[in-house]
Amino acid sequence: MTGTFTIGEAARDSGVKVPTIRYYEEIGLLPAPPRTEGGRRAYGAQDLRRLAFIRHARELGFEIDAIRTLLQLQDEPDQSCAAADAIARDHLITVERRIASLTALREELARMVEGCSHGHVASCRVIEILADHGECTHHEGGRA
Amino acid sequence: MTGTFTIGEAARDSGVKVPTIRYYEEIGLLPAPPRTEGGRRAYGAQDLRRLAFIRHARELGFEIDAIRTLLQLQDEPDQSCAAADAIARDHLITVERRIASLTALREELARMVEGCSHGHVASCRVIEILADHGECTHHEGGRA
DNA sequence: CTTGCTCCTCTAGTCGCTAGAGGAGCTAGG
DNA sequence: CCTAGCTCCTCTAGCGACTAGAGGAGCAAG
Repeated sequence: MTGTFTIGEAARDSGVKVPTIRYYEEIGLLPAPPRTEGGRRAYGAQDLRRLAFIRHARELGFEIDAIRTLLQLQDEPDQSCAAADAIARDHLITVERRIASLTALREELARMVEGCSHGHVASCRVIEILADHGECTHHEGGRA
Repeated sequence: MTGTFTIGEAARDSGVKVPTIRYYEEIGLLPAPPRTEGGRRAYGAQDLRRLAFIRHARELGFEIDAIRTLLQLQDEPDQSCAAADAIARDHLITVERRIASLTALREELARMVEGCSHGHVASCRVIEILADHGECTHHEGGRA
C-alpha cells in the first residue's frame, strides 16, 4: 500500500489547484504534511478529506477564517454545534443580502439597456443614468 | 466665486473617500487637477460630475476598466452608443449569472441550517454537508 | 502663536489566490 | 548510463480596488 499522495494527486482528487494547496498550508489551513526523502509533500487520506471540506466550503462562499473555525469544530465532535450553526446562518444572511442587492441592480441595468435607443451617446440612457444618480432607483445598496 | 473644491469637499459631494479619489487619479481614471500654491488639489465642477459618474457606476458593480471606457464614451457624445450598450448588457448578464449562482447557494445554506438539530458537532448537518459533497445539491456553480 | 483640522506623499497591507523564475528529483526510453 | 520530460520544490511578485498608517506641511480660527 502507498497510503500517501503527491500534491498533484491531492489536487486532482480535491479539485484544488497545486499552488492553492501550498497556499493553504502556508496560512495554516491545511497541516504541513510529512515529506519524502526527496523533500516532496506526502499527503494522507485525512488530508484529502480536509481539502475536500475546504473546497466545498469555499464553493459555498465561506471565507477562509470561517472555514478555519469550521475545521476546528469538525475536529471536536463532542462540542456543541452552535458555533457552526451561527457561521452558516451568518453566511446565509450575507448571501441573502447580496441577492437582494444584485436583484435591485439587475432592474437598474435592465432599465438602462431597455431605454437605450441605440443612437448616439448624447442621448444614451446608459450614460445618462450613470451620470445622474437622481434618474435611478438604486439607492444605498450594499456591496454587490 | 471659488469655482474650485478641495479633495475633502469633492469626497463629501461625491461620496467617494479621499484616498480613493487620489487612487483614481493615480490609475488615470480621474484627471490630475491643478494645484493651489500650497500644492493642494483644486477640483472643478466637471471633476465632481466625473466622480459622481464613477461612484454611481461602481455602485452598480461596473469594473474600473469598464468605467474607463464609459467615461471615454461620455466625452464623445457624437459616437454611437453601441459600445456603452454592450458594456451594460454584458454586465447585466454577469449580474444575472451571479444572482442565479447565489440563489442556488442560498438554498444549500438554508438546507444546512434547517437540518441542524443544534446538538453536537458529530451530528451537525452543517459540518456534514461541508464534509461530503455528495450530500449536497450544489454542483459546478460559478463564482459567487 | 498655537491648536487642530485638512492636506500632502509614501509605503505596506487586505483577500484569496495566480503567475513565473530558477532549480531539483524522478521515471521511462534509448 | 544518459537524456528528455514530467512533476515537484522555493521564492518573489502581481491581480483588483482599495484601505491604513507614518511622517510632515499648510491653513484658518481663536
